[in-house]
Amino acid sequence: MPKKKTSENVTVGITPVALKEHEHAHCIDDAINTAEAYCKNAKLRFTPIRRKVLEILAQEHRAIGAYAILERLRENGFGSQPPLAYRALEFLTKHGLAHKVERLNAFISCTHPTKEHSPAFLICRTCSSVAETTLDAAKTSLGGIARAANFRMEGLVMESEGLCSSCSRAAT
Amino acid sequence: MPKKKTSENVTVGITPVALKEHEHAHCIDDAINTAEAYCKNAKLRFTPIRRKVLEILAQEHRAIGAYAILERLRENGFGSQPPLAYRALEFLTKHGLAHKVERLNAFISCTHPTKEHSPAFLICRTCSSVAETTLDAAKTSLGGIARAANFRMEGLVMESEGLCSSCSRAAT
DNA sequence: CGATGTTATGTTATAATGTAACATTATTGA
DNA sequence: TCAATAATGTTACATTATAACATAACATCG
Ligand SMILES: [Zn+2]
Ligand SMILES: [Zn+2]
Ligand SMILES: [Zn+2]
Ligand SMILES: [Zn+2]
Repeated sequence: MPKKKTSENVTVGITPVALKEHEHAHCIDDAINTAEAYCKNAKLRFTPIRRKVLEILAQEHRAIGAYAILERLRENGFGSQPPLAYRALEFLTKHGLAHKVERLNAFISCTHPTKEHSPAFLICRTCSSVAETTLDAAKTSLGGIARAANFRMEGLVMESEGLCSSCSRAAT
Repeated sequence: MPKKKTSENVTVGITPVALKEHEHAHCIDDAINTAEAYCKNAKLRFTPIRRKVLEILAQEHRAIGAYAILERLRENGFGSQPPLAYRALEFLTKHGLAHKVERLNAFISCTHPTKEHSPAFLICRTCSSVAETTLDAAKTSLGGIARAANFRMEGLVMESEGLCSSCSRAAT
């Protein structure tokens, strides 16, 4: 049983982020509230579409493709042309409220918003769960190499695919 | 002057891989020869298309998109339907002779073939050079987190975008 | 307020990237 | 040589992403 999900609670087996057993509704509320506060403080406009996209992302601890987001937007009475989703996603990712998982060409709600951070992901190839953790980019192995080479790191993509503990146990 | 290129020699300012000043023709020869030997040893078929795709990739220390590869294939008398390139790329990446740079949705010839390795890339956003280095995935920061979480890492994507030393100097 | 600049959204069309599916050909290895 | 396997040819399509331009909402300053 790789993953259990009810409307209010998700059980998973990864520790990094909020992926232990937890009251998942809090994740959603937190994401929205933090984003709202952040935008207010930074004088950014947390418009209905942006809010809705973040809500959609925060529903699940997994990455969601832009076109899946568009479907959900349509269901909620918003337009469903690609630019709508991509613009909202651009806003959210630019301000660290969501991230793109490059390996999946899909997006995920950030579980460490506010903090300036370099996210890293553990992607389960079986249950598709995505766990986020943060790194100090400069302290990674690649950071050292970059420094030695006078390469100025501006962004870091760090993603591992594999099996989460639940799926790993189930696989043996 | 971010990058200098003549037919036989490329000058760049990144140290990790073969990206210091070097006789670039060797890179191409090495890539092909190593691949040939590897395939022979592993009883894999290093067919004309696969060889040509690797040659195309090895021409440059930067990532090349599948459709750009297709163009080059056509110029060389091969077919130019997408599956041609993608199949060759699948073969090359599967056997560690080339890699996909996820951040760019593009492919690059491996500079550490033969060795079982987890590549990491330094991508210059100005001159598009891509420098490859290798990592021990388990020893990365994410590796430690994965271990603690009982996450079984099977693959690692580690890519940094930024400015290579040449472009960095030029930018100030 | 009302003009004006700025930001966000609506809309259409298309670009870029990647695969499924099936027919044909080449290679391998009894 | 024959059957099994692997690779290639080919068509069609799926998925992901952006360009470009029009309209609307919002800010803010006189
Ligand atoms: Zn949760
Ligand atoms: Zn899992
Ligand atoms: Zn070279
Ligand atoms: Zn550069």
